[in-house]
Parts: sequence; C-alpha cells; structure tokens
Amino acid sequence: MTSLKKPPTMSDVAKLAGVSTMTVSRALKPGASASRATRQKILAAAETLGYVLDSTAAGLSSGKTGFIAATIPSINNGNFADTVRGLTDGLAETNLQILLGYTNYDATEEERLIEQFLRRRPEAIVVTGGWHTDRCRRLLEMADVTVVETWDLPENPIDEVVGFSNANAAKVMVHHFHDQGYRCIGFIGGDTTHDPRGLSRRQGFVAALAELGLETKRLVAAGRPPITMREGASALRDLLAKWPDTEAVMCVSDLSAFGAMTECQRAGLRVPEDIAIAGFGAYDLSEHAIPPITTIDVSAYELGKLAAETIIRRAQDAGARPAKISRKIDPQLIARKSTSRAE
Amino acid sequence: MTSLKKPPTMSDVAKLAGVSTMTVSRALKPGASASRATRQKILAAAETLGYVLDSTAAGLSSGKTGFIAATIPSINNGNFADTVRGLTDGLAETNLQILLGYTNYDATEEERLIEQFLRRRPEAIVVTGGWHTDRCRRLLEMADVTVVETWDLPENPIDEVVGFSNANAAKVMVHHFHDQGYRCIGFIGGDTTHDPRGLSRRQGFVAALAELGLETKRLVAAGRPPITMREGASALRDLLAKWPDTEAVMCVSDLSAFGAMTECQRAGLRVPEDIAIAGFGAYDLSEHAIPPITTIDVSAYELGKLAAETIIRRAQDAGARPAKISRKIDPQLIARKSTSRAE
DNA sequence: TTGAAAGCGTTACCAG
DNA sequence: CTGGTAACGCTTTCAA
Repeated sequence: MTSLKKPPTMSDVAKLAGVSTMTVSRALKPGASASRATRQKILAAAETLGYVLDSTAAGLSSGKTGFIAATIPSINNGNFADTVRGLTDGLAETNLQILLGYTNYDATEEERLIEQFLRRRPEAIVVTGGWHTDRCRRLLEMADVTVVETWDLPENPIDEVVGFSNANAAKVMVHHFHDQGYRCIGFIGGDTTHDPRGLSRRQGFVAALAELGLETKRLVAAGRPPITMREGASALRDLLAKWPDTEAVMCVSDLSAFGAMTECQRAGLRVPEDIAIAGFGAYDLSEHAIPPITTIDVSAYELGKLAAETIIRRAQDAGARPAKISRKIDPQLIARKSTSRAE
Repeated sequence: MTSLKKPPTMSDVAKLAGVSTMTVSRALKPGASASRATRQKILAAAETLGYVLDSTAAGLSSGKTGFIAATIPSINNGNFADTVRGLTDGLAETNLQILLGYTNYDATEEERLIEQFLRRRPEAIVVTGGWHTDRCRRLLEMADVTVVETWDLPENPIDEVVGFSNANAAKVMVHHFHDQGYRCIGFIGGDTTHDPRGLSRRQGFVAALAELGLETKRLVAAGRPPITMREGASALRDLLAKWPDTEAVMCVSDLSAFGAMTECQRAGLRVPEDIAIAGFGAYDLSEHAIPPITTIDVSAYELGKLAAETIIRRAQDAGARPAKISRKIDPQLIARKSTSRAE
C-alpha cells in the first residue's frame, strides 16, 4: 500500500476546516475546549482527509510520549503474560501504551532493551526482578522516570517495587511437603546463573529444609531457563538416578513439574503414592493434569495491576516522590493431589 | 527517581565535545562518518552527561520511527508468542522495534489498537488474520505502510500475506482420523463469532467430513475464544452426552484437547482405545501428555520470521510495490498415540 | 473559544 | 569529514 502522497497533517485539516491548527489540536483531544460547531467541521475535515494524529510530533512537543516500557524474561510464559495483562488492564483508563520487550532471561539483553526503550522517553519503566547489569541499573537510576521492579523483592530497590519473596514461596512449599510427612525432598530448577527468581526459590528451598533439619543435597539444575517440560522430565530421571529414595520434588515451574510428573508415570511410578511432585506458577495445566499438581499462585495478574496503580499514583504526585514503596504480595499455596500422601 | 533537571540534549553533548550537533548526530549512528578522534570526544562527552538519544525527535525529523506494529489475539498463547519471537528474531539485524498489542480476539479492540498504533507512524504493520472491521481495514489500506496479514490466507488481502489455510489444516486432520478408521468424528471449538481461524478450522473440518461422506453434526461451541482446558473438558462432556457413539474428536487447540483428554480419563474412558483426541498448535504439552496428543504444527515461529523478511524486503524496494505476495506455509500433521487406533 | 508565534530535539540538505 | 540552517508536525504559551 505504498503510495507517494504525503499523509495529511494537522494544518491540512485546519485549512480544510477553516480554523487554526491549535483549534484542531484542541478539538481532537478528549477534554476538547472547542465549540460544537467548529469541532464538527474539524472532525469532518479530518475524516475526509483520512487524517491520523502524529504522536511522534505530539510527544516531542508536549514532552509526553505516552509510553510505558516493560520488560519480561520471556514472552512465551503464561505467568509473565498475566502480569502484562494486568498492567494493560490497569493502564486502560489512561492513554498510556505499553512498549513490551523480552530479555530471554539474559541481563545483557535486558540492558540492551532498556537502553533502546530509554530513547523512546517512556513515562515509566517496569522491569522483572531486581537483578540487572551495573550499567542497566545506572541507566534506570539516571532515567527521570518511575521504575517499578516486579516479581521479586530486591534488597536494594531502584525505585518502586511490586513483588513477592520467591524464597518465602519456596519455604511455604517445603513446609507443605513436611506437613504431608515427606522428608527426602528434591528440587528441580534451571541453571542458577540466568534466573534470579528461580535461584531465590532454590535458596529458599534449601534454607527451609535446613531449618527443618532435613537433607538439602537433592538439587538438580536442568539447563538454561526457562526450563521446559522435557528438561523437567530428564531432570527427574537424573534426580532419581542419583538419589533413588527421594520422596518428593519441588519444581521451579509448573511446566517442569508436569514434565517431571509424566516422566514418573512413564517410568511406572505413581504420583503421589510413590513420589510427590509440586510446581510453581498456578498454570491451568497444573489444575487439569492427572493427578492435579500442587503449586504456588503468585498472583501474576495482580502484580501487573498493582504496577499500573503505582505508575498512575506516581504520575499524579507530579514531581517529587523519593519514597520507595513496596507492594508486597503473599504467594498462596494450592495444595492438590500430586503431593497428598496416601494414608 | 524523579529529579528536576532536564535531561541533556544533543547540543549539550556538542557543546562539551566542541563540535556541532550534526557531528554528534553522525558520530552516534552505526555507520558513523566521523574521525576517530572527534568520535571519541563525543562518546566521552555523551557518557559524562549521561546522554540518551531521543528517538522521538529523531523520528520526527527523519520521518522514520523505527516501529513495527504487531497485533495478536492473545498474549497468553504459546503459538502467537512464537510468531512474535520469530518476528523479533527476524528483525534483529535491523533497528526496528516492535510495538505489540493484543486484541482479545475482538475485532473492535483490534480496530482501537490499530488506530492507536497508526498514530505512532510504524513502518510496517503485522496483523493476525484477514478479518477486520470495515473501518480497521480502511485504516490499514490508507496507511502508507506495508501491512502483513498472518495466520490465515485472506481471500482479499490488504497487502502482504504470510499464512496458511486453517481449513486445509483441519482437512489434513480429518483424513488422518479417516485413515485410522475413525468414522464418527466430532469437533470442539470456541464460539464461531470471535475466532475466524477457529471458524475456518471448523468449516474445513465439516467440509472434509462431507467429502468423505461422513456425518458432520458433532460440533460443540465451547465459549468465547480462546477456549481453555476447562472448556475443552466440559465440551467433551457435552459432546458425549449428545452423541455417545463418537469415536474421535478434533479440538481447535492443544489446550482444549488436553482438557478434553483428561476429562475422558477422569470419566474412565481410555484414549485412544475408547476415544481418540487431537489438538492443534503443536504445543509442548501435547508432546508430553500421556498419551501424547496428535496435533498440527503450523510453524508459528516461521510465520513471524517470514513476516519479518517480507517487511525487510518491502523496505528495500523503497516505494512502489503493489503486488500482493503470499508466503504460504503448509501445516504439518504430527500423528501421536492419542489418535492411534488400537489394532 | 480561538489564534499567532515559538519552540520541542533531531536529521536532511547543502556548503565548505 | 564537518557545520549551518531549515524543516519535521505538533503543543505550549500568551494574547485577543
């Protein structure tokens, strides 16, 4: 559809409607201060010409781009997608548009993305987690916008935080296992170098076991995050090969848990009678699997919603607002059959 | 992090480096035509000031925003996420940024999104499917950019097409069922009013059955797309309640197929011995489920990659290029245990 | 309610 | 390789 004529501008519309560009500009805004009549003329002229406002020019002139930048580790992940949905829904009343990027669980890629996004002059930035490259952190600190870190509780936040404790979530799960009578408990996660949240869960897992006086050695790192069903499956094989007496396994995500569980079933092990399996993230999958899989709900959608609220609040406080306010969510255990010890 | 000082501009950098803004502008570009020495000075000055290029201004001035707009029906869908990944990867060499939006399978919401995106003056637009509101179509036609419709083969394309025939994909599945000896075959999909691709699959399903001289009545509409595992499960109950002699079921997606399959298992029906189940989309899930689920791979990632190639090609042909070239992909059947008739 | 003028920060264009 | 100047299309600001 590449024609040659230049697209109409506001002054074309103004000319056709017989008014000034300023009047057009105002008539096109929501809270239009223009008389009914002129506004009709203007709208008609715009329609005739096929005029579309140029936000690039508007943004340059007004100093407001209407962008919110957000980075998530992976776009192909229901949990992060839920957070983005929450963010979008929370921003629906505003005219803010989301500039979404995914980092592939790579801090360097995150840095690259943030650098790109900063050029767009977003009015706020939402990032996943509190672990960034030094340069990335510096960029975020120097950027003159609200920064919201989510999905974690960074010890030293850049600005605002809307998250939860991954370590504590793992602890909740360990206690659930313990309550059910399991004592030899393993953990399946990804390599610990790329997924800080996965690492926190693993650390929380180990710490909780230690507190209970249980063995903490049954840890398998299954590859580069995000780990897949396949990696969950092979990790389970590895785990049982090394520690055959393992009674229960916590997986870093529902997907890997499902992979691990089906691997058990293929191997003739009954879940939960022979081995218990739990996941993380409260995917639909864990609810519908047979047996249903115990998991942790971190309220991913809510996280996005709260991030949006935070951004809006900060925008209204126009200007100064140094306080670093955390919105903390408590992950909820969803106990299901997959970890219910046969009496 | 809201400070009061205005962020540094290019002219601040120029001043500090003792050159003109033009030299700064050039030195900051990839193919920099600036002497080693001045460029070092400039980079140093930029670093000192914490300068970040303002793409808004750059875009206004150059007439190139560096945006590619893309809309998908749902962000929480592995298939569409794969297409976005393909698009991103395909665009990696360029400096183009993706402006992503999701429509919730709602043509009106798509129209709203496209209208918003158009204001950002994207250099190309990728949309899912060929079914738009009249106004949305008009907007896309009048926009002076490459438009790529994906995930379908519209009869009357707006511009470029990178897709596949959903109807034909369903036909392939029907023939697979037929080859396996199944004759009483049902279809589970969402309401037909919101998902044109789901509707095409259903129509292709019916047409293929009719060609084979089989009954075409076993159709269940399970709710607003995208249909979930739960809806797949309840739809299966409905289907069997109405037509108890059904031997096989094609589902509009792998997720609903999984829901349907687990529902069978809960009801004590063996898959595939008592009933065959197939899905659509080649999710990991269908590979790891027990039994593994027969599905169709539509090469979602490839679709995005090809869309990117199309966009790049059109950008190079600078200007005229009226031809509507389709990149057609052939969906591949992945036959698995869930539809393998016990001999 | 409307308009005129002055930018917003960058790059295109043309000189040197 | 470098610099001056004029846009780019809009909104801010100040007047009327």
